[in-house]
Amino acid sequence: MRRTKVAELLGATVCGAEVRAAGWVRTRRDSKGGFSFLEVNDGSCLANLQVIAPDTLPNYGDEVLHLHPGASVVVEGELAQSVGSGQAVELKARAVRVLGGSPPVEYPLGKQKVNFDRLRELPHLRPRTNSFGALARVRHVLAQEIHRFFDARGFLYVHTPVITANDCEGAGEMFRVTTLDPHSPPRLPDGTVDFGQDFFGRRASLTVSGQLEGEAYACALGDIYTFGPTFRAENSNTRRHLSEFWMVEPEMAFADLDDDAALAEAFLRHLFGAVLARCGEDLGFFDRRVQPGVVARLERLAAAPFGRLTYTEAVRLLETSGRAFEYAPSWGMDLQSEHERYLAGEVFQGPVVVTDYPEAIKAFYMRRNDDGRTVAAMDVLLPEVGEIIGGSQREERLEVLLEAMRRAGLAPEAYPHYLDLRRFGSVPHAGFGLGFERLVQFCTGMNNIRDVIPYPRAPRLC
RNA sequence: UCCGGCGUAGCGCAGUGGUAGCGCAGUUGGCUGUUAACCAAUUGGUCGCAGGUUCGAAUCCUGCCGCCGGAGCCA
Repeated sequence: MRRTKVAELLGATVCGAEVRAAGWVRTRRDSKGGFSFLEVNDGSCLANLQVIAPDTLPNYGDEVLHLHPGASVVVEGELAQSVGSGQAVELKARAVRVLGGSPPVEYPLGKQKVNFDRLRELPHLRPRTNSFGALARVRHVLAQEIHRFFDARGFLYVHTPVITANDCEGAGEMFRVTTLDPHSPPRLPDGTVDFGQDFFGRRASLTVSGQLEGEAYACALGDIYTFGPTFRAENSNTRRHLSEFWMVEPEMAFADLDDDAALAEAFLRHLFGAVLARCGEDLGFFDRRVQPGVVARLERLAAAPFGRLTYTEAVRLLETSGRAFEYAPSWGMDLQSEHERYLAGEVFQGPVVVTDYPEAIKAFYMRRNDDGRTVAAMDVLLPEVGEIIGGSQREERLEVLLEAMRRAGLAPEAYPHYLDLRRFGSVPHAGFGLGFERLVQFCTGMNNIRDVIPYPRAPRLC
């Protein structure tokens, strides 16, 4: 007999069928009425399957009565309407086969609640909890919907490299990739390490962004996106940062900042709507146990247009808010976390797109505006989570780009490919980067980003 | 990296200078179509690590390690 997943069994409308289920025991309750209740979960959905194990089973005394949380079982029997309240159907077992026992005391996940801090020390076992099962399913759906959204709009999925020789992009500290012996690397006459003898014949690192490669493909194929792991070696110790995270980076040719912002909004609203439609049971769990109100918030944001204002307007709004900020807002300074929280959390109470930042506080590749002091950049700010998207229209004018690189102190020779895109058939183009884990955080209400990725990588955590 | 808080039983916590405690889990027994099950008994400790003050330190002091929250950097 083939096994049927619990999600399918619980959705069954006809009872009486002979079925096989398999999963991990969450709890066991014994009745003196001649049977035990087993709560079995197989990860296919949040809910457990209630199994009725009668004492007439040949292994009842020896095995069933000694089943503890974490044990794995295969159960065969009749799917029946439940006598008790609390579940529609239950499985009346004719056979319970114990695949793997789970010694109590030694198994860290008992019946009692275990908090997220503790669970973080058990990355191999935490997917067996309600929270992390739900997280894995929501994360999966969001990833699938990202591909669906772009595919439906004719964007090509491009695989940009994880290992790159693009250095000093200014996006952050990079992890070095090397096969040199750290104790005695080859050295140049001046004593510095000779990376010419390294595996790639030059310095190489893990990517901090697929944007540069993405631009090249957009400037040939039109609309593309990347979705892959990204690495930052910054010593960031916050609930919003990881050393290894997943980033979505669409790039559009023949597009300006307005197109970029419109794409970002359509993208996020599609994802909010999709996760609501497909993850109702799991979102309900987050709403009850993690962050009350998270579902209502998603429903509101899936329906309403985003706020939209320029950096200059944002600063004026902050200055005249009458609010006492720890850091007084002023034109030319980057927006502080408290400013972003005020804009997204209080003024707009939802996502806000802030555009046209001062040139001095943004990256060299962002397109210079006609006012001569701002660039066509945008950030999408969410309540609670803060910046979830950073993007821009790219500078497509060769001379203007070279000038920006000089001002940023970057050597144009280090970016021959990037400059070639402006030299040969240059076109206006724009794109953005979305932090996937921050999206999952926002959709689930999870407080710490380390809890929305299966195996978090952060300083002192690997 | 900076600021603040925390580190005591498997888990969650109390204990602020004088015999190391409670709840949950576990074990045993009782009860029950149960579902955060319930009732009774019971097992379980290098008080993060190192040093110092003191007759005496979980408690006070110093250093280190780890974790959490906030800030910075960003997605």
